[in-house]
Amino acid sequence: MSAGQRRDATKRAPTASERIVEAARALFVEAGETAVTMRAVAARAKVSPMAAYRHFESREALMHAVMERGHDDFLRRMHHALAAPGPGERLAATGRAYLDFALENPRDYALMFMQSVAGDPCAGAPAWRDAATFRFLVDRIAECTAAGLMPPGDPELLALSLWAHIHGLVSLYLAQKLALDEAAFRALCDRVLTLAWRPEATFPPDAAGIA
Amino acid sequence: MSAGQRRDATKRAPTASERIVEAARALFVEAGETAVTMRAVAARAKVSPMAAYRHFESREALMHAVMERGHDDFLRRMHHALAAPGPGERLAATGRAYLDFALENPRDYALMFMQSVAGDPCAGAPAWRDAATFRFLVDRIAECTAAGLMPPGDPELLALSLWAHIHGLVSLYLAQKLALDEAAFRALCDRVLTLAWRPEATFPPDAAGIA
DNA sequence: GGTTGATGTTTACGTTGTAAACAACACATG
DNA sequence: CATGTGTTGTTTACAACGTAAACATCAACC
Repeated sequence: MSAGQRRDATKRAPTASERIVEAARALFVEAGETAVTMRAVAARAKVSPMAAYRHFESREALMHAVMERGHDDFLRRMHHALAAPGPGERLAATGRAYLDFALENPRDYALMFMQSVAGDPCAGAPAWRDAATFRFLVDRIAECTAAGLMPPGDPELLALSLWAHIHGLVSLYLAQKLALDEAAFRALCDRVLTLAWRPEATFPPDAAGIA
Repeated sequence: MSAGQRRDATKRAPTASERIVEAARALFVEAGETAVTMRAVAARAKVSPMAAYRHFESREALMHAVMERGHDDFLRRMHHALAAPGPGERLAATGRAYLDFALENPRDYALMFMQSVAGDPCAGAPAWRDAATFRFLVDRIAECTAAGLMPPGDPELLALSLWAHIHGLVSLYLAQKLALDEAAFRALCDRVLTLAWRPEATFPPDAAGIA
């Protein structure tokens, strides 16, 4: 898994590391990235400013831990979609879970998916394409294809196309490029998502061309 | 040329403001947002550190000016697509111009379109939906619809859908979420864009559903 | 015991954004 | 002409930041 190793997070008192990440996350969610200063985090975690450096190499590493917690939450949320009865409903629920997470945790979403990277492309952390959440989406699509709910095609490519479409809408909305309030935005997304899990419409729209 | 300094009437010397934005832009493009410090900008513009504050209220305002220069360049680039002979070709060229700009100016693109905003949604600058570049895309699509190159539908909604799709791909690529090098990424985008300007394919893919 | 390593602290340094006070100069108005 | 008055530049100063360095505490193991 991630940074934390041996812990039964069920009942023990939180470790200093956990308190520090928790403090950073709280500050981040409440007031954004610039509010996450090492001093503020330390104060909130009730340690001295330099204590955080015993657990995280730098502020950047701490923010990375916050991001990973976001990904954990995100994946957990997606997995709720498995409760739906059929493949089509599961894909639909996955899309809804994606949207809900992004709108309820806009800063986390931005940290996880909208951070441009300074260095050359294909350098940083493992691409999300290989991550559990993307695999989950691919599985949902493959499931639909297998059930004959959508035209056959490389499920990875289909997932990428669908993901890009939804992420494009979400990230433009979060970057405030759309003159829409949340309700109008959800309505817009609903149309796209409805197409996404309604095989009788030509979905995935570009399946014929891409696959 | 003699010792006498020659003044080109058409091309006067840049003002201090212009030099400062130019310096900020250069630093930003070369080394990213963190490299754009007021002191570094001032040094590059050959003024004292505080001089920039006579022209920009804050560092944030200066970055905003850099962003606006990016939007100017972007719009100019898009307008080259008008040289193409027909509506279909113009829409295709518009998509290519979008992609080219993003890949050639990744930091500018991220500054312009991938910046999440702290405040509540629908608060900041005028939404891009109202901006000239989006209008341009809407016009290209309306043009195609009028020419019978694609099924009728609200061109604004169609443009939004197409924009989101492309922007989703681009921004995920720039955020390094895709395990693709630039060539592979371009190939992927080409398939989507081909569908976008090829009316005989079902484009825009979700036109029937959205419109 | 004593040594060691993990964890915490205090102190200090260099860099940042920017407020404040001051200087040079253009220019309109007496 | 002198005299404000506004624009543009400067120097100086300060608080907040990330973090290096040195030191303190304390449990675990020879």
